[in-house]
Amino acid sequence: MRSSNYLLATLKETPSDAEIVSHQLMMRAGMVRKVASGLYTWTPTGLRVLRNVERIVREEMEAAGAIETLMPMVQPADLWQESGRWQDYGPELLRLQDRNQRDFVLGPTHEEVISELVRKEVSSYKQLPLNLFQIQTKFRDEIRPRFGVMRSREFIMKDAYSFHIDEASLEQTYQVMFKAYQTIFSRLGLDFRPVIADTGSIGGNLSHEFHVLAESGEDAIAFSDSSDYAANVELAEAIPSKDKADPATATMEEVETPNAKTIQALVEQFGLAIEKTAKTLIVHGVNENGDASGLIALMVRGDHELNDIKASKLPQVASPLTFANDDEIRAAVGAGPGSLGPVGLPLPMVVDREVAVMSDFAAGSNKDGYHYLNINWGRDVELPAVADLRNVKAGDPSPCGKGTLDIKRGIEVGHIFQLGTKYSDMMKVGVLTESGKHQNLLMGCYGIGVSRIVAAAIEQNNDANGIIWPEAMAPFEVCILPMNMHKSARVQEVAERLYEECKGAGLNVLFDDRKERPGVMFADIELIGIPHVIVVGERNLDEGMIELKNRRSGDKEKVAIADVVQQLTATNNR
RNA sequence: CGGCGAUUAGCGCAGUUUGGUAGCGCACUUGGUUUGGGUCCAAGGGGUCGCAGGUUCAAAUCCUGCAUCGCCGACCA
Repeated sequence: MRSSNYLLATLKETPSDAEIVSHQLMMRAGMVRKVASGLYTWTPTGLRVLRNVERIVREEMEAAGAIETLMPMVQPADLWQESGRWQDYGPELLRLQDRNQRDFVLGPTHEEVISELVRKEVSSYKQLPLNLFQIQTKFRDEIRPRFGVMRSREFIMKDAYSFHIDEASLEQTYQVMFKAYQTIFSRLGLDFRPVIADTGSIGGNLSHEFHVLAESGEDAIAFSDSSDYAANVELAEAIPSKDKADPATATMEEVETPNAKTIQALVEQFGLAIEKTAKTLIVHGVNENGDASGLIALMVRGDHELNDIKASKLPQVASPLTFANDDEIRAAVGAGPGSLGPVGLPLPMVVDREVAVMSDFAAGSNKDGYHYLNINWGRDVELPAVADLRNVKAGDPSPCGKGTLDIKRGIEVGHIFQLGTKYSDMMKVGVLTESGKHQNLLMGCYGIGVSRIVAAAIEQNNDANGIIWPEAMAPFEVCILPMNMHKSARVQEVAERLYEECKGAGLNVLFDDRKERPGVMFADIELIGIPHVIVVGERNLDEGMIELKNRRSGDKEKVAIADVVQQLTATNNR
């Protein structure tokens, strides 16, 4: 490609609405342009990168035995009514009507369509297992699209769906997909981790997310420092620091704390260790039928954070988790939120595992302006129900039993899970078994955020000059950068010759033949992040050399003109 | 959906307080200059100031409504 025939579309200035570095660089490098909130055009450079990601994903999916399909983005509502998700999905599902007022959706995912296909086309256990995938545009009407293509409304996803007659077959394909994902993200040159994830309301036994590690990641991941254990902080089990509480050493006393409305204030007033305090949070409760029913108190240690997901999974707690307001608390307890505690609390209570092993701790006394010091379970108040309620934090023991936890941020780029029979039951996806009986199929589902990977890769690979592509993703593997070509017939001749040679060798090459100053060209090419640059200039031509520059290391080496292309193809690892 | 903010040339912004001929930098066009890291000089093109009403002799500027975009939060998986 000659840059004079190409659309570089680079920008000097950073658009004001781009917050994170990948969004800024994708705009500046001319990879995407926003069309509306959460909707982007992929400009030529961006599309080349996107196609590289797709190519690697496709190759590895096929190598793992999956078969490519392509399903429509617009899907009829009746399929969604059949699966129940027409009701369940909420406003993220964009619904629309055709000219005959028939209802349709823009597909946020394709379980319904693939189920419809498989129930029609597959009728015997002999046709199983089957793993079908596509690389398709999805649409989710996100409440708040942000960070460019990282969280956009329209995005490209690889989604695969597998169908099985039994658990063993599902498990086997799941493991094959797990390995394929590791290969894909490794080939893409990403620093990533598989992470134990929520099986959630979907059910199923097992789920893993694949995260690219980056400061800007929207998820927090807990890692063991001594094993492979990694889990989303939302889900990581918090292990108490000891088996049981230490014996009490002091008698409980009530103290006046007129200004201590927060744990921090309480700690300062009495010079307490924050680990010797506990906070009491009041949320809405439910009865056995799941109907709203009164309030319930949750307690975590003063320096710990309540985990919303864990709390809302408790049978006594309303889901989604809803905090009581000041008036509700006052009506139920007779004191405000700053003075709550376990002693004399007229509400049902669940305490975190760590709270259950505390001794001599401080908490509110359920009277405005008073706290108790030196509370001890059993002696001063009965120990209520105990549950895992808090977020893990760095330094906690790892739930795998080995080492302690460290917390890093990650960007979710892949998610695999065993769906079980949720969709096949709803949509009657089944076959005849060996014994001639009808049986609904087990399903697995495997997603990769193709467009998000492009942004995630930039988050991990950039410097002050721009993007530094992993070679497998780079829009061009090599750029020929002639110095003042329009003044030197020699430079032009060599540049043209190398350009033809590169093309002949199958390299994706950009020939920057613009009549620009060298500084402008260097800056643009580094911004775009092309891994290898061949600098052709009068300076080295007398010796028959060019300069080969590496984007990542910045290293420059003189290479004989005759050897350059051979050297580049030898190290090419696309 | 709640809170806050923005909307003036392709991009980044000033001008709005105190109403009076539409500005700056970058980008773009032309000519010259320069030529191994975002040259310099000169000339030029480009804006119904988000939209609709209102106040006024006069509105980018004041008032009302709407739209779009963004940030924080909640929500969702």
